[in-house]
Amino acid sequence: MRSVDTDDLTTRARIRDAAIARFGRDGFRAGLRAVATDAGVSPALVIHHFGSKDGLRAECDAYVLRSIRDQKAEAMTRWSPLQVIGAIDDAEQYATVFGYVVRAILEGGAVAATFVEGMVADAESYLEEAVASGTVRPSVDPAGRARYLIATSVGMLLVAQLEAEAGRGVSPTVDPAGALREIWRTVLLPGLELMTFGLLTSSDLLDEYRAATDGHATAPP
Amino acid sequence: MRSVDTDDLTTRARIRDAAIARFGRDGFRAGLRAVATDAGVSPALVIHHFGSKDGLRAECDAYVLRSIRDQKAEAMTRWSPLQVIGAIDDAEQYATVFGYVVRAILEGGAVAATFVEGMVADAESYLEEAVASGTVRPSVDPAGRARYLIATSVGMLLVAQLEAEAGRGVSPTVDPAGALREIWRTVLLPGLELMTFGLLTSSDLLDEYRAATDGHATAPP
DNA sequence: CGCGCGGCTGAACGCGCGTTTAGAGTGGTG
DNA sequence: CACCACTCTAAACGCGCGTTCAGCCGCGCG
Repeated sequence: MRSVDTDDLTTRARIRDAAIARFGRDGFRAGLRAVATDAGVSPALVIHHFGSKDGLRAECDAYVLRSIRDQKAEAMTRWSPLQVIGAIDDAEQYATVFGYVVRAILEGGAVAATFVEGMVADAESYLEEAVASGTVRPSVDPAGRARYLIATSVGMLLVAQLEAEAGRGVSPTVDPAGALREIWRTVLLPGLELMTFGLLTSSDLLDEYRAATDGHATAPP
Repeated sequence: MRSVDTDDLTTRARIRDAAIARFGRDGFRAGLRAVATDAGVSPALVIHHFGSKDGLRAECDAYVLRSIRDQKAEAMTRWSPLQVIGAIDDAEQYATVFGYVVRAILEGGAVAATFVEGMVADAESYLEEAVASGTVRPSVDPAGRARYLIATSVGMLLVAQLEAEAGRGVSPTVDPAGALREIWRTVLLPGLELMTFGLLTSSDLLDEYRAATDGHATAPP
C-alpha cells in the first residue's frame, strides 16, 4: 500500500505503480506510452515485463485486490461505526488505489465484480452482527438489504466521480479522494437521517407491494 | 420516442437513431464505421451530415434529452407512486433511449450532468409535495435528501448495468431494460423496507454526528 | 579474461480510427 | 438542354495505438 517515492522499487513494481496511478486517473484508455513515461522507462520495457497491456492490467488488478483485502481485514477488526464515518479523512492515503477501484468499476472488469461482491458479503455479515446486537433493525431479506445498501453506496460514489469530472474538462484529472470527501460531506446527514427514520410515514406502500406479490403481512417495526 | 423501422425517416434521422442505439449498446468508443454500417450508409456521409463524431454525439445528446423531457412531463402528471413502481415493465419501450442515458452517465458528459440534475430537481419538488401531504417525513436538509436519493438510485442502476456486463464477455451487448428489471426485482423489497422503517433502531448515530458538527438537536420522528 | 544473459532502448510495423478529398448519381430550375 | 445544388460513396491520409525487432549495455560466472 505504501506508494513509496519510486526509487528503491524494482523497475517492474515502479511500472505497476505508475500504471495504477495513471489508469486510476485517466481510465484504461490511457496509453501504454503514458504509463511508460510516468515510470521513466520505454514502452517496449512495459511489454517486456508484462507481455501485453492486458497483462499489465491483470497485474494491477491483482495487486489492488490484494491491497484491499489486507486493508479491509485490518479495518474490520479495528473500527467502530463512528470511526468508519470519520475514516474518510484518511482517504488521501489510499487515493491511488481508491481511484483505480473507482475506474475499474466504472469501466467494468474483473476487479469491479470481485470488489463489489466482497463488499456485499462483508456488509451482510456485518449487518447480521448489528441486528444481533440490536443496533440495526432485522429485515425480511437480509441478503437483499446488504446488496441494496452496497449497490446504492457504490453507485453514489460513481455518480459523485462522474459529476466531479463533468465539472472539469473532457480529460478528467479529478482527485478521487477529494471527490469522495466532497460527496460524503453533502450526503452524510441526509443518509443518516434516512437510515434512522426512514423516508415514509406509513408502511402502506410496503404493505401494498407485499400484498401484491405474496401473502405475508408486514412485520411491525 | 418511436424508433420506427427506419425506412420512412430522413437519412440524417436514420443515422442519428442508429448512433443512439449503437452508442447505447457499445459505448462511445464504438466506431463511426459501425454506426454507418448500422444505418446502411458510408462513413463519409456521417461526417457530411454531422461535421464530426462529436457533432453526431451532440445531436444524439440533444435528441435524447428532448425525448426524456417530453416523456417525463407526461409521467409526472399521470402517474401515482405505485404506478411508478410498476412502470419499469414498460422499460422495453424506451430501451434504446434508456441505454443511451446509462452509457452517457457511465462515460460522463453533458447529458449525464443535465439528466442527473433534472432528476434531483424533480425529486426535490416531488418530495416537498409528499411531505406536505404527509406521506413522507420532513427532513432537516430536503435538498440534500433529494440529491442523496437520486444519487443512490442512479448509482444502483450503474452498478446493475456493470454487473450485468461483467457476467458477459468483454463486449457487453447487454439489454439495459432487462438489467434494470432484474435489479429492480431483487432490490425493491429491501428498498421499500428501508424507506419505511429505516435501518437503525435508535437515533444515537445521528445524534452523535450532529452533536459533533453543530449544536442542533435531533428533531423527533 | 571472455561470454552469455537479462534489463533495457530506438525504431519500426500493422492496424483501426476520425477525417478529407474528388467525384459520381440525381432531381429541380433557368 | 445546360447548370446547379444536393446526397452520397470509394479511396486515401495522418495519427496514435499496442506490439515487435534487433541490438546495446553491464554484471556475474566459468
